[in-house]
Amino acid sequence: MPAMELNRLMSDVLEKAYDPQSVEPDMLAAWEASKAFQAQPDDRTPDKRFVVMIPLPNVTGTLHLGHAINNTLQDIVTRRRRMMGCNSLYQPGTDHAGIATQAVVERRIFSEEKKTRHDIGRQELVRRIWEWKDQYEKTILGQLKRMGCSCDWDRVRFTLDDRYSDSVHETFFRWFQAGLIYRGERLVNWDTELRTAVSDDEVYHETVKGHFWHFKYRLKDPPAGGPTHLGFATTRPETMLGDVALAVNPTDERYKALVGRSALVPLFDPPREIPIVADEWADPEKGTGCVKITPAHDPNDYAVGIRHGLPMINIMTPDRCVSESGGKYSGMKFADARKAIVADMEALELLDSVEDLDVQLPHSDRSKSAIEPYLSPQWFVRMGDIPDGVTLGDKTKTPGLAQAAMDAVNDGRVRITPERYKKTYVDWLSEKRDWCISRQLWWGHRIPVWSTAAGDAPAAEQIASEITAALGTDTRFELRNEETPKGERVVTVCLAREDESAVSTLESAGFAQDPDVLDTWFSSQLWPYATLGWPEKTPDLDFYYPGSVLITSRDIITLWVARMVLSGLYNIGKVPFRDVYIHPKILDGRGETMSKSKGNGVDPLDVIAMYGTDAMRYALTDMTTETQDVRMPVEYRCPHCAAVTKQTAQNMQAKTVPCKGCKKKFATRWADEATVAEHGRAQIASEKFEIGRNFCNKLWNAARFAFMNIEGVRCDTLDVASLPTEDQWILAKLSETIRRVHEDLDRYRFSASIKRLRDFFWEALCDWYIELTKARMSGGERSAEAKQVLAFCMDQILRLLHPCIPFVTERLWGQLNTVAPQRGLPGLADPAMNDLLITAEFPPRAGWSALENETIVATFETLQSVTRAVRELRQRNNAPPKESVTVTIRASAEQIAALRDQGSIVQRLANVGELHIAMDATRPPNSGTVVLDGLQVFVHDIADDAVEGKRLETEMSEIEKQIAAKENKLANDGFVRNAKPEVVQAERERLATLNERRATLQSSLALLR
RNA sequence: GGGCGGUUAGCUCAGUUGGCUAGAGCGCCUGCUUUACACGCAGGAAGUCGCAGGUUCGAGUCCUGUACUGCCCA
Repeated sequence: MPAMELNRLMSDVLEKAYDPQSVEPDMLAAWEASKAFQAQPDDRTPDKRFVVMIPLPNVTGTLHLGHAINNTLQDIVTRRRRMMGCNSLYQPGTDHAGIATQAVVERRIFSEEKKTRHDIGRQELVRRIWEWKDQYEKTILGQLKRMGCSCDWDRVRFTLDDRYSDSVHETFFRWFQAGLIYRGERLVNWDTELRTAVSDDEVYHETVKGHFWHFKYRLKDPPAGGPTHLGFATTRPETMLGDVALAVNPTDERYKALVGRSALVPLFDPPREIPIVADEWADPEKGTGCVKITPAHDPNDYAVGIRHGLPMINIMTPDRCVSESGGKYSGMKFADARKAIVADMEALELLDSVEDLDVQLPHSDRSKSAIEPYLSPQWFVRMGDIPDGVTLGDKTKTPGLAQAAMDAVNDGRVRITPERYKKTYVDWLSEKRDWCISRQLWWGHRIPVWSTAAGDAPAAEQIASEITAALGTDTRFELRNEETPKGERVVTVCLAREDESAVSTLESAGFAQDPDVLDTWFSSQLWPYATLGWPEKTPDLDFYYPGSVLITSRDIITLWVARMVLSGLYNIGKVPFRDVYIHPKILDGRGETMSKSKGNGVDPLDVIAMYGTDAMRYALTDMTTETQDVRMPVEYRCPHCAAVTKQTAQNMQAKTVPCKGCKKKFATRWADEATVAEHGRAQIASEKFEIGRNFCNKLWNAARFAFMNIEGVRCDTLDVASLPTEDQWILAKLSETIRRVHEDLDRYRFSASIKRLRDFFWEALCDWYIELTKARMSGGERSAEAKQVLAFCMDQILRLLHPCIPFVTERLWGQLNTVAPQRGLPGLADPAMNDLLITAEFPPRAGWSALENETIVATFETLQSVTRAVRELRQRNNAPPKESVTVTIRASAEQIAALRDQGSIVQRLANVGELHIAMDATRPPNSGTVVLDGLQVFVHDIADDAVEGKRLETEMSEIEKQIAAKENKLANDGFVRNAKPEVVQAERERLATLNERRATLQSSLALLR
């Protein structure tokens, strides 16, 4: 086919600008058809396996850019390893996210139907949540697919699916059996709206305007001549119903005589008599120095209560009313009880004063309502050390679960990058706080425990032996016969499997299942192996566990990462992954984290629609530096006039925003369908994604250019050393780039890796190599070699960029295979050809060592600086670009040969006609002058001697300043003695070069004077 | 209150074990329809490296203090 014809054809095939929307769907289809994402165990050895477990997104809503960065990075590492020949699994799935999901669905039901979960019942609520889950899971998986994530979609798992439940039950059962799970009464964070305990991690504090009431209690037997009352202050008068003591500091002289006596809580009839105790908690500096103690409703008081063996009176019902312990206030809402109590105290003349106070109140992250500390029975996992120790899955002993997880990181079995997050992990675990795993919710894994009240001890024995017999030996169960803190006998049975006959046996014997569900993290901690079939010994589990790297954001290092490690060690005996990489958080333009509630979240699909997936992935990769928290300012692009309007605190959550340009309103992602239909929806605009889009377009066009030229390229055996300098140079740069990119990615330096690739591709390949070889390409001398080198470079750069920008590279790869099916440098670099890029070989770790050549790189750099010098002189002196100029170069002995040999490079790139090179060249009159290391460049007849002379004088004084500084440094004895010899040597050489420069410049100036 | 970051060009960020004249992208200025790309090419201007001390022959880099800022934990 004639070249002209082919050029026409090619430009038909590849549009002038890259259009992601027309390319991406086809690439997704090609990957799917190739089954490249699918992972199956085979005969590859462990070092040729690669496993990434997705940090499972919650089915509470759709994904935002935070998820996009997370999954982009995971996809990059997975695609790279796949191309490096690893059997690679990227495990997808979603999390049922207990409280979060139930709260979202309950809120929606309430806003639409004005019904609570108690109105619709457990079964119906769970059904509704499943519906919600189906919808959001579909959206989330769709988003991930659209982002190009190469997950094995046949393996999608959900933390509440049937097989997953088996893993959860098995874990609960084993831990229960081993005594690692126990039931206890604890003060928990009670969400009175959701009526459940929430973990400390789900609580935040908010400042609320409140009051500080100063009360006093009458003393029962006041000391003679002493006070008759004892004053204290509280922000929560209603909790006085639960007061069991007053505390004073043991060092507080004022109250020494009162310790051991009693005070009277007057709200009861007869008044409740409470002791006055001495405890450090009372701060003599604050208020009266005396505090009331309500152990069942305040964490600090709880600690005091434990220390002094005080009773704990629970005065609250689950829905925040006063319980039966509240005497005449029973049944009142807390708010009403507060008013009544204040009034009653005032009537008794026991209220001294009231002041305004800002109070830090705990709130639930889930329901946004106030948290009540609440004493209630809960299930716990023992995290601390246990007297007999704990036996892990590999039969080794550890003092306790938390210690096992700490050890894994401390001894390097799990490496955390960046390393500073090791501290977060270890510090948290070292508290060894027991983990409250029960939640009073309906959405989640039911706790697999059945129990019955048993009256006295002999009756309990009777029930225990009967049920043991009834369950038989086929059922795996664990029975406990215990006394509760309140002195009741309870028989408890934990089942390893929720099989129907065992359940009906238990229930017909009067046992009832625990109404609570498990904390979401209890199930998600099993993710690295529950997804592979554990507890069954499946081939998947055998092959893909332990995994390779966990990539996540820093906020779940403790909640999730630490627990995966400890459960992996306990259940299996091996850590679940070798590496943990913590990536930056994406912040909005004002530096705030993106979240749904703030309204600053950005839907990746919006970005993709505007810029394409690769542009988004490029931008996110570029932002992934060691510095955490990267700003991502986002603007609205008006659907009417395309003007951009900045996202601000005011318009961030608005459904419609007025355009800065045309003043018309447009709809945002928060708008309903009708509003969108009426006003049109704004697209998301951001400079960051433009950079990515521009890069993809550049790649597209460079490829277009290459394809037009490399048709019919040969795959000859070449002698590198005899190739033109630019060929040797670009090949050397390529090999170095390959090596460095591997280093970067091995160390999770994502931003550095993409910057390096950008530099090689854009600057070296496009701006220098392609520009330099245009004449050779279109049939000049040594055309075949140029084509072969270009084809090879395109081949390699597409492979290198594929993990980050998979779509455009795959599309171009297909085209490259058509145009130049055979590429490579036989004997020097022989990459294997492959139909699809996704499964093609990644360039080797060591680069292509036969191509590396430091001397050529140095020579070429000299040529580059001469070229830049001529260009600068042309521009500075307004020489028309099309007119060629005459150039004289004065060169040192070392450089003259290379320059004479390669001067044509400068001629081609800077439009130089005549080129003179000599060691003793002098400055021609009226020439523009640039002084470089070891050489001086003169562009003839473009400058004025007077002007140029002044400029050179300035440059001279600049050089002299530098020389003075260097001489000073080298004259410094300390420097010469202490600095590394190579550093001193380098400084000497530098000074020599500067002196040479001065001499050269001097000679030019002499001619001008 | 404790812990961990950040503060470098107008903006967003790099800057390896301390060692040449501190870099990039965007923006800005100048020129350019040049054999793919104006989402482009060539050139240029622009930084007291938050502040104050200290260690060192030498500090953007290490140490101490301090200011501002963000996150996590209590």
